[in-house]
Amino acid sequence: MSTTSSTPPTPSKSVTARALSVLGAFSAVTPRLNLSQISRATGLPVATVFRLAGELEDGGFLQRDGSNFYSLGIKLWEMGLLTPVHGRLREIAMPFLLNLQYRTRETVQLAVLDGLDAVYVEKLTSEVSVPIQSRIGSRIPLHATAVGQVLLAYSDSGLIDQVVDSPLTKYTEETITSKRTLLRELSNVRDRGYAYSASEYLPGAVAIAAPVFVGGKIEAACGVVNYDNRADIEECYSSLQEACTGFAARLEELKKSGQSY
Amino acid sequence: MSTTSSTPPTPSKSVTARALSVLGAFSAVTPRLNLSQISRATGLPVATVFRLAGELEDGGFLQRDGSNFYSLGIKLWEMGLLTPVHGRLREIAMPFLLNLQYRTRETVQLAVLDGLDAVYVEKLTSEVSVPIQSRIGSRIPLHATAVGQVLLAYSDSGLIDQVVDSPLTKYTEETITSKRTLLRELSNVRDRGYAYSASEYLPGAVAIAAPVFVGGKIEAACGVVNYDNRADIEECYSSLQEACTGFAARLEELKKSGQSY
DNA sequence: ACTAATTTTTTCATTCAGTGAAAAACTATT
DNA sequence: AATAGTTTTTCACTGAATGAAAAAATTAGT
Repeated sequence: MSTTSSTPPTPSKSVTARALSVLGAFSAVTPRLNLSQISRATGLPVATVFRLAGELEDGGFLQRDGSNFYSLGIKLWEMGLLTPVHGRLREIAMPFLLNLQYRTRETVQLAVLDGLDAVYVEKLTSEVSVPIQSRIGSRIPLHATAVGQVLLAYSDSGLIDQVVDSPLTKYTEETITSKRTLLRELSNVRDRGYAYSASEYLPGAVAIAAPVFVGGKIEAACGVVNYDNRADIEECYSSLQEACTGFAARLEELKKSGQSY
Repeated sequence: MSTTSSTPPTPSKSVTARALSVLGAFSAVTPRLNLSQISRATGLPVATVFRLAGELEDGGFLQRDGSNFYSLGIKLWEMGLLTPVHGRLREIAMPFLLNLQYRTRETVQLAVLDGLDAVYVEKLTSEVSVPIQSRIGSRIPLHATAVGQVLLAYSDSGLIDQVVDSPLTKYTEETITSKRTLLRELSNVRDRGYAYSASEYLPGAVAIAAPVFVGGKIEAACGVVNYDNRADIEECYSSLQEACTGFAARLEELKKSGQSY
């Protein structure tokens, strides 16, 4: 069907985009792939993948083991450590998060906005129980979690429109899936200054989250979660609030002084 | 001068290689760069960098802040966490490293080979003093550190040749810089089964390191370091040895069972 | 041991996407 | 207002990426 007619099946991605999509074929559940698997996953012809994967390997972004399987390369990990979200955000946030964890005895989390979802940057748990879901580095929906709603609520209207108009995946009975309801909820969040979410993503998880502003713009969201449906999680608010403002102040400070990136 | 004559200044790197070199412009000391800085750093014309950086940004591998400065993107960090070196090696090694740290009360480290140098994968310190140098994720020379020498000693001769024939940077008075001496030292390492290095990289640092074999091939090196020039570091050997074999056995085990990547 | 099936690698004519010089549009800085 | 350092757009050119197809290598099945 390729040469016959009308719209090209692939909107002709750039070489760079293709190379990145090769990397994108790897995930937590598929950390090891061979050429044809990558080809299938990306939709690129295997000869093309062969070349691209070779170049990514040369750059250290992929590595190939004895049996012709590729996995993500060390260079990738190395550069990941240089990312602001790791070296700056996480590092600076840590003492505030630890203190928050200590005071509330709940699971605390730090998330940032990236693209159309939130990403967990750090997560501190006291109990070792729940962790299956939502590992550090994993992405979570903006419309169905407390941190997500906070991040969204204070984003520019362009992004908000984009999200509310996209299909809102229903994770639980409580998940907000209607545009109207979500917009109203976001407005509530802005009114109260924090988000409250009960079982909207994981049944039984109750959470509140608050924004971290630096230079008037939201930079991250801090949250407190309890997995036993404890309705009194809102009592943690003052501690949460304190952590957020403390953290924000520290970021602001560092931004002013040495630009500290 | 471009069109005039002879050899092309850049040996015409592929698009992918150029894109990666844009990423490579970022480092711990230059985590924020604008277009022209990237252009300078990579030798690519700014119009080209403009396009490449744009595509990398679209892919989440770069992010641009308000003042047109780029830094490494969240996607990069996210994918770094999926790397075997993080999810597999580091995770599995941790209990053994902790135990080793507990028993020796010294700084313990885990490193792997990548390209022509060693990379610190993990590092546990009791004292908070020394850390300036050698952060996790940083690269260290193969010829001048205990972990490096171990990794090198058990590598295939091809790599050994390549390293001993390359210029051996002299970091301290004790650094081995002659090919003959280095080859002899590597042979010593293989004879003893571990490497001993005193002040070859950092003055005052004394270290021993041992290999972690899986499937007959060296996969990593574990080391114990003391920064006060304590000559009796070799007393840690039995603990180190134990950690390495324990760790290796666990890796071997996981390799056999579910392929566990 | 042989065949079949799958995967990796090479080759190569085609063409299309990347290129980069140059100009234009911004943004400070003095 | 003028200058210097940026980012962004444009565009004609061409060389580099492409991917079908064949060859080589590897694996699986009988």
